[in-house]
Amino acid sequence: MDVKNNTIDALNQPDFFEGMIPRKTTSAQAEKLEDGEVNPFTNKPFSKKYKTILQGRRKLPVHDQRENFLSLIQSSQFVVLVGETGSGKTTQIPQYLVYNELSHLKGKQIACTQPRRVAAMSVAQRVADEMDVVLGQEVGYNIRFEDFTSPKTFLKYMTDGMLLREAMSDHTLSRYSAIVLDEAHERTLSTDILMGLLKEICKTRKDLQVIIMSATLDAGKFQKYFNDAPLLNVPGRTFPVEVFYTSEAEKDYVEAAIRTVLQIHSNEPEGDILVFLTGEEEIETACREIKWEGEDLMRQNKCGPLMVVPLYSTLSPVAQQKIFAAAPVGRPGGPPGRKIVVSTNIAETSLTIDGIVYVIDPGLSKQKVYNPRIRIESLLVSPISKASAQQRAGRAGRTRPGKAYRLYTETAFDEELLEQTYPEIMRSNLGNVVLQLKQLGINDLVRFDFMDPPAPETLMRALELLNYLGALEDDTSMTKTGRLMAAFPLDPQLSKMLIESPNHKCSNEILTITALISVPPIFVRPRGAEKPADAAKAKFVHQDGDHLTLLNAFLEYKKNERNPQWCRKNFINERSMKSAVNVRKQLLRVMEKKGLAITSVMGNNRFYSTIIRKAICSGYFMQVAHREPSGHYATLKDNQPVVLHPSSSIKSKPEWILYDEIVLTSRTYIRTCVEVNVDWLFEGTSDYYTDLSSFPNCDGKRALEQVIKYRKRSGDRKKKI
DNA sequence: GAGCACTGC
Repeated sequence: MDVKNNTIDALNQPDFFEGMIPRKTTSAQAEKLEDGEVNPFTNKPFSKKYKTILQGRRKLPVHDQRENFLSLIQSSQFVVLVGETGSGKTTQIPQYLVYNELSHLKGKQIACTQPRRVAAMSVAQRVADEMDVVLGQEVGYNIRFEDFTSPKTFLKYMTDGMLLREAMSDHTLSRYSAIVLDEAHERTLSTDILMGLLKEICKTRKDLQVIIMSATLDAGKFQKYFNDAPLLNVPGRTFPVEVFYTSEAEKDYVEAAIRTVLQIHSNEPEGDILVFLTGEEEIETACREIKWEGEDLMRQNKCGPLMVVPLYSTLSPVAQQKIFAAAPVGRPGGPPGRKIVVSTNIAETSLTIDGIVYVIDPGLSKQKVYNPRIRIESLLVSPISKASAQQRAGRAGRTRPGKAYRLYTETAFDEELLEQTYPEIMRSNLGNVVLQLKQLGINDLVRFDFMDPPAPETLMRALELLNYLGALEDDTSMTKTGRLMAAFPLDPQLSKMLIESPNHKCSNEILTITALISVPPIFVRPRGAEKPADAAKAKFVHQDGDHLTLLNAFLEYKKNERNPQWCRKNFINERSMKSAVNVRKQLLRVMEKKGLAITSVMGNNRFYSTIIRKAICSGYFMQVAHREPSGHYATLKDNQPVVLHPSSSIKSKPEWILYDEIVLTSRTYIRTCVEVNVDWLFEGTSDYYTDLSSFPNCDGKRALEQVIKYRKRSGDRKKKI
């Protein structure tokens, strides 16, 4: 019955798009449909809410540019669009494309990428409302762990990483008729690769429309890169922000920031304050101090009440919500109450707080740096760029005119700050990126058209790593192993370990360990509760190392998953654990799809620890430190002195330690470690240790040479027998 | 004897 009705409906459905030729439409045609009574995409009457929203959309700055936009895309495959905050570009441009492409009539889609998941989800919801459709139907989103689309979907918001993953199995992105790269100025790894890829794809796919959207004024670079693409500039809708500089450089920026907060609080009219600092510890200290000093001022009746809220990503969602609370109210006629948010960079892009009128910017942030010489990624407090400073200041002008206090001199701003932060691709270890590019069919990486090419040495390091892992041949072509590794959303060492684990009959355990390593730390150690936290962790400790400790904690968690108190009592980060469960599920699906066997050793083999650690070696054999005669450790590959991280479960001082990562903080630590037997390093599929000539001279190398000699002798003896 | 800026698949 229903089917029949639907058929009749379909037959009776008026051809709303009659007379509209894809890519030759006008804004008048589109607006006529938008102003109609019936939704042309669902054939249902438009709701009242739709009409209200439509009025608002027509007032957005980007609306005035609709016809301009259409004429640009109709004459150029690439278009660069610069739109400041409040222009409406993210919600409107994809809809303008919908009416111009008419992709839904030919079974194609329009994609709009975002660097962050929450943005993809929330914008998709907003646009579904604007188009008067149910989210997940005509308009949907696709992020990791969640594909909220249907066969009807023709407009899709997604993370840039998700589109990149799709490109790995569909090299021409054939299901899309148009792709919008939003927030391109953020220059994430994925955006940069996508830009290079789209430039390449468009050489053969002349039917693919590409829009690059950016918030900065640095559009020239994007235009030039995309074959001198035309530019559309859309003004934003923000309030002016007055910028102040210090007359001299500040020695102690935290102290200066606190002082500025208190000055604003006692002298300036109502309005909340946002302070940018670099990390958790700094933020917590500053919050305590501001609270203490502020209460003192209040007792002297000089100021109104203040509420101080820290903000950083590792904070629980509940704690993060506090930034949206209303400022405390001052006494009638008295000085105003004020909210003060002390935040990391997270408030620069990811989170927007309304009501901020004052911004304090010391001009610093923690930034990732990669040193290809010692092959270490680390975080370093570094000066921000001019673009970042501008973005930070802009946070003061979202609801009314604001003020930004830069805790550095104007000369420093002009002469010392870079225009833009170096793109991530120039600051990262590229192991994963290179594997992805190879999987995307890019064979010649050196000649790949990066917008900003990474350092050749970084590329060399990545190729070398992938070659040792057996992912690339000596001529850098991809191996079967490499293709298998690329199927997993993991770093190369992890994916190698995972795909080798069935050979060790412990893939079930390695799956868990892999998931736990790829999420934020599950063990928490709150300030002031270090002792009970350590005691709780001690119950999970496996003396052979941290990977096994992680595994123990996971297994206990699974037993107690339904007990809501368990995580808190055991100082386990529930968010991380849940995330690990999710990641594990996803990895398991890929394993099954690729026909990799799932087998367990725990519970039926008393040598499980040895077996699991051997499996870990199959991916991490290059990350081993040796105990030198002095008692200190040094890495084998670089003879880099390192210290076992104090959080490690390893309490003895074994001769050989395999580590997951090196962290450069107060010292050079190796973190997440297991004790290994040197013989296991020779038992894998790699020949990394057969030729030691390129190894730095150190005690570890001499020890290895001894082992090789011994193994050779005993091997010869075995042959004779 | 300890610090994880922030994202993403």
